[in-house]
Amino acid sequence: MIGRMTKAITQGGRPGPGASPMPAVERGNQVRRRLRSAAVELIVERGWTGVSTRALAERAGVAPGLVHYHFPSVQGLLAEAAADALCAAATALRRVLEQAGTPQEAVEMLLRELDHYTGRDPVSLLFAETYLAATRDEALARVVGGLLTDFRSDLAAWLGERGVPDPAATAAVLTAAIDGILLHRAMDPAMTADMAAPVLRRLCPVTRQEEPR
Amino acid sequence: MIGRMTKAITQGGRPGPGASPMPAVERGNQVRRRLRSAAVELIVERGWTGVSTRALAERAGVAPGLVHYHFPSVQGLLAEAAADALCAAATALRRVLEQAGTPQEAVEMLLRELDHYTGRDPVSLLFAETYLAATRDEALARVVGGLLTDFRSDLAAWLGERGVPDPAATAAVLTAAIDGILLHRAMDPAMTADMAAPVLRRLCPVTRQEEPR
Amino acid sequence: MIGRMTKAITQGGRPGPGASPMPAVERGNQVRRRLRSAAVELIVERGWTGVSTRALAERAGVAPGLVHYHFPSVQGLLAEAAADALCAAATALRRVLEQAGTPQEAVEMLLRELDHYTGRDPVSLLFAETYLAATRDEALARVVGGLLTDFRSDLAAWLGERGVPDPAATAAVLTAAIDGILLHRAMDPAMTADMAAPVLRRLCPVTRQEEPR
Amino acid sequence: MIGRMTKAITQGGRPGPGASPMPAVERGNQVRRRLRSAAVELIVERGWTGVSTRALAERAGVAPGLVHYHFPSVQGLLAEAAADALCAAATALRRVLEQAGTPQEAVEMLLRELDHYTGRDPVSLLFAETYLAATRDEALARVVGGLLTDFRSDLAAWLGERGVPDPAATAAVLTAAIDGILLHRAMDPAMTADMAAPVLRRLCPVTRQEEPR
DNA sequence: CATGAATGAGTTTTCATTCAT
DNA sequence: CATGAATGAAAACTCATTCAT
Repeated sequence: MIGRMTKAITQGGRPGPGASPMPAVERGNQVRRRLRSAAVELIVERGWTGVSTRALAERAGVAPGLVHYHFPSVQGLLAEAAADALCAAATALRRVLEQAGTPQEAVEMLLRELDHYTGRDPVSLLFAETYLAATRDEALARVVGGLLTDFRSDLAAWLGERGVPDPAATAAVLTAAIDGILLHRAMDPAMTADMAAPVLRRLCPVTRQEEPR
Repeated sequence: MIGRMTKAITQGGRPGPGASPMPAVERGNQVRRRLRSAAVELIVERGWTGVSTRALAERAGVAPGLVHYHFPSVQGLLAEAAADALCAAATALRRVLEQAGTPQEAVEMLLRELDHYTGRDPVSLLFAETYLAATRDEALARVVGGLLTDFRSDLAAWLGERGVPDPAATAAVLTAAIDGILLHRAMDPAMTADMAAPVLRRLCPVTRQEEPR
Repeated sequence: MIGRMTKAITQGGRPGPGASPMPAVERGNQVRRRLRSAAVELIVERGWTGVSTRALAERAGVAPGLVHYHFPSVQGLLAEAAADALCAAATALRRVLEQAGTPQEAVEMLLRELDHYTGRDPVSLLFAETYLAATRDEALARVVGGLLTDFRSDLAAWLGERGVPDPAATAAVLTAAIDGILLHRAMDPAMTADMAAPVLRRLCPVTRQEEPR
Repeated sequence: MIGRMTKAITQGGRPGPGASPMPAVERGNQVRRRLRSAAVELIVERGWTGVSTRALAERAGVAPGLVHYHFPSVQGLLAEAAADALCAAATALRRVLEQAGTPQEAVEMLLRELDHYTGRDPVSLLFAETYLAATRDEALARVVGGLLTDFRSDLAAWLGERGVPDPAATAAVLTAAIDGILLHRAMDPAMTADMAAPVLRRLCPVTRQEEPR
């Protein structure tokens, strides 16, 4: 998803009449897309504050001037790209939830899903970097906070329907724990889903089985 | 602990014979100490990669040239300062553990201890920043990984002695969950110790009460 | 006179047959007019050398490419716009002159007219900016110099007819004094027409009353 | 006074022991001085908003990084340099005043003094540029406004002592007129002191001759 | 006539680091 | 041990202008 695309969109020579290789507006869209991808990659590689205009342009295979042509600032590009990626990750997790039967199974599947990302994977580091950046950027904090709250309330509803007590707090702690595990995994490869799942399941005791919707 | 010290150690004129306000070697130590304090503050405020030589010198109330006189590089200073601060935080948590009776109480006290740091507190952010920096700095990763492993194995032993099942994994998940909660709290003030404690206690079910040491 | 017009001339979709909201040539004229207005505004706000293509396009509510489509360069647009505006201002002052009876009254009315522009008004600053730009642009210098000379000789004739001695020098100094007062007013609000008029009237002693034309 | 100095202060080779060509702190002072001189020159040549860091460094014969090492910003350097130069000019005018006997003579001498500056001379353009820049810089406006007010009140006192009626307003208008004449002279070389003096003298009628101090 | 993507050199500013004193 | 001036590269960002559509 975050994979690196091939460089140099700009066609060197004249397009040639009748060829019409790409409408101008579409080229612009592609440039923006590639810059967002580059941003996500570089945030993970160098840290939020370590991403530079030049690195972005080079990684995206694009002229340096285009970064500020298409985005208001490097900060703005990073924020937009990170928000998009986080949103996509949240969507993926929601889909996992839909497929799970019991809360126990959900915890297992969520962890399993995140296990796809090996050790220092992009997604978990991107989460952490974005949280920290949000600490220093009010607008970003609102966006990320919104994503987080939305996911937590969805998760809380799902847990509540399945008889987990105190579903709101449980959802909050479960979400935080998952992010914490992702963070620690960067430091310690032993922190696997297999190790964490049994413990984490304890967070979801089932008091009485409600009717599944 | 991370509080800002008063500025300007340098006494204006020559010390004057007989006055001897501070031995030269002691001044050097103080400069190093203040630079480490400044480093911790600035990592939290600006992010690891956002800390500059000048900012360090200014915050420490010290001439800019001194940063590279006392430390090999800015990176080196940050790593040393962060390791020190993390070590101190781990020690504080260990002390909390000593005062707790039951695992349930320990979870409560750990959260309570961390609650002292409001929202965007230095310690939790410093943890996260350092974890992320360790991703990009092999030497730092070893140091921080060691701290983490040590604390986790101490916590695991403590939990095991008190009848918590699967103590190693429980300690790992509990530690990660606490870091995750600290991280999320920066985004969502509703994430309080009062809210998290009841849920987090579920991680420490007691099967049989062993003899306390 | 310099007031901002409403944005976005461009009609979104195709004009549609039979609708014909504006002939193409008329749209071009309007774009040029709006760019000139924007130029005058921005010269005053940012200073002559501080006006950029993008700012012009944005202020005029026009696509950036149009600036260089309709004008040879930014410099050219600024010069043309400033010359137009100065010409209009000179015409306004001439009209004031026509309505005045005596030189004393004329001084009073000229100042009064300029008093409409509060403090940092567009016109006086535009004058000064254009004078200074003319210092660095030979062609502009000729245009502005011509305007100035013309107005001064008209004023000289008018004063001469009314018995003011040394009318050429008087006109020159009077014009310069008025510009100087406008300039100083930006720095000092106390510099009002009420304060200046009595003193400035001394420049126009009347030796003998000629027959008014 | 504003004359260009020779380039390259930095001594290429090693200073050689015992030579001690210039203490470090003195070199810093000289760099600052040369940057201020360069600033005044370039404001006049290119206009306030047209002065660039590179041009300043090049004109001063100094490495580009030094501009922002010694001054907070280009704006800051320009403001400081302009304020200094204006202050010096005001001092020069005050000295002229001291040597004049009557108001008539003072007007003549002031104009004569300013005549030293040929046509597009640095001082008159610097005045105008600085006034306009003050329009866009609150801090600069306060500084320049203060200089102006001080000079005007000194002049008012001087005129009052010599029996000129309404001395405050007269001083204000006289100062403004002089600045206006300087401004116009850039456009029209015919605007000489010889031409302006007789007219400008009318601003200073003497009602009764007070005792000269 | 109009658009807006693109360019590459330009801008101001900050950087880590060195070094003479 | 300490200072602070100096450097040259690199940071973010803006520029006037061109051009394919």
